[in-house]
Amino acid sequence: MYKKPIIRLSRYKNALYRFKSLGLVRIFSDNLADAVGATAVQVRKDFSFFGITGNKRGGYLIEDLLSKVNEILGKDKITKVIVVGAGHLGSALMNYKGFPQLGIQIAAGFDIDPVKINRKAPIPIFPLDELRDFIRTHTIKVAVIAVPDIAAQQVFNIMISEGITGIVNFAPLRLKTDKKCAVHNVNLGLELETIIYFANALEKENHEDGHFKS
Amino acid sequence: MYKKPIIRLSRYKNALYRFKSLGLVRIFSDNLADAVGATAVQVRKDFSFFGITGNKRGGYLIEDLLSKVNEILGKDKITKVIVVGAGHLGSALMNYKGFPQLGIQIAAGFDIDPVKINRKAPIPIFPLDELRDFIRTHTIKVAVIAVPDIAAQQVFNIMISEGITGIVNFAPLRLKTDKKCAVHNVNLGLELETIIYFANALEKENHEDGHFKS
DNA sequence: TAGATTGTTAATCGATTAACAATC
DNA sequence: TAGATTGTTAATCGATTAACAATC
Repeated sequence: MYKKPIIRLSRYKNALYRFKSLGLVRIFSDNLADAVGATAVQVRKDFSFFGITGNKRGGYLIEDLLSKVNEILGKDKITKVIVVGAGHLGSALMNYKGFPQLGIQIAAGFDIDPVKINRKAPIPIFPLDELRDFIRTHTIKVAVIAVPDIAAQQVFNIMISEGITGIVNFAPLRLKTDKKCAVHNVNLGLELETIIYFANALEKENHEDGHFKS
Repeated sequence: MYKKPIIRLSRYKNALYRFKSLGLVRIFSDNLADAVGATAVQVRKDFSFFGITGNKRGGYLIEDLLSKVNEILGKDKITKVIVVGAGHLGSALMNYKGFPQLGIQIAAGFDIDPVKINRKAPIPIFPLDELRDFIRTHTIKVAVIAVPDIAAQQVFNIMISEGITGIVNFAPLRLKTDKKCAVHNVNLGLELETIIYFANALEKENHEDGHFKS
């Protein structure tokens, strides 16, 4: 499914913009590797995979590279995204300052709580009842689910039936996806649990080092 | 580094608690696979990897399985975690209701903005100045970075120098880790960018299906 | 030309899946 | 015993890394 190369390609792109803003014109695979935490070979391998070529001895022209990468990533147009659930996490996403630069526009938020509704805000927040209509009238294709787990399945069903093709789900619940829609489940609790495991493992290791010396 | 098996083990654990709360006593690899979106073989393979055995024909006793999994995951004690950055995302994490059940206790939050300080709250929020002391006096080992990217490196340096061994970093910035500390970089912008790519790909596919039939 | 860098092919590594023996 | 399930070994798949040829 080529997920990892695509993620790295996005990283390269963001690094390229930073290099560009520093006034650089050319870049080497080595620089890009450093910037994203990969290896130079992997950078070139990724480019090769997507049919991007550079100049032997001369690296890559940042401007050329950017236009090629942006084309592959489909960055030619702005993508409208909706956020369902206007709690802390939903608000965090709606207020994320980096989205315009990424070609992402948060078109609206939705919530079931009447207190949260605000039709006049820069990013308006509508009642959940209007979700289906909004997706339809604005031909929304990408959505974020940031509601409590009990509400997630219902929201998901509406999205699927309205032809949404990409969902990032933050509810701690595995949403079953058919082939018509890509779902990325992000579980913040699980992220913490995992890092705690590795932290404990390192903790133990460090103590052992102290005793035995290594 | 066995990261993936550990993540799945956490998922199994959470599923097991759900099964247990339904009154079940025994469970089969098949059930667990369904619950976490894996295959039965993979469940057994994972268990085998960690030295967990069941009963041929009889599956696994949920209670036994839980105690073994919890032991491997180091779930015998509560882990204190701090959250640095009390913006939307930091607040989302501090208010996450699921943590106590996961053996995670958010001990405190930290922010540079005086308005956010609240020493008396159930989860107190202290000024960033006090971060170093707090880590030291409370022997904190795991932390979350939820500050803007410009502040992230500085916060990170304090954490490393105070011996933190696990960090989940939400700042869109790659924090270089030495071997003494496990760092998990979560980039919400990148998550959305990635899903947009796959959504566009599916979109194209669906249209082609419409034209050519497949 | 010598040195530096790209880009590809082969090798390795790790993770998943298939096949199947063991046994309750 | 027959059927169901575990647990392991072998095969496959995918991703990363090593080696190196091409060439600017």
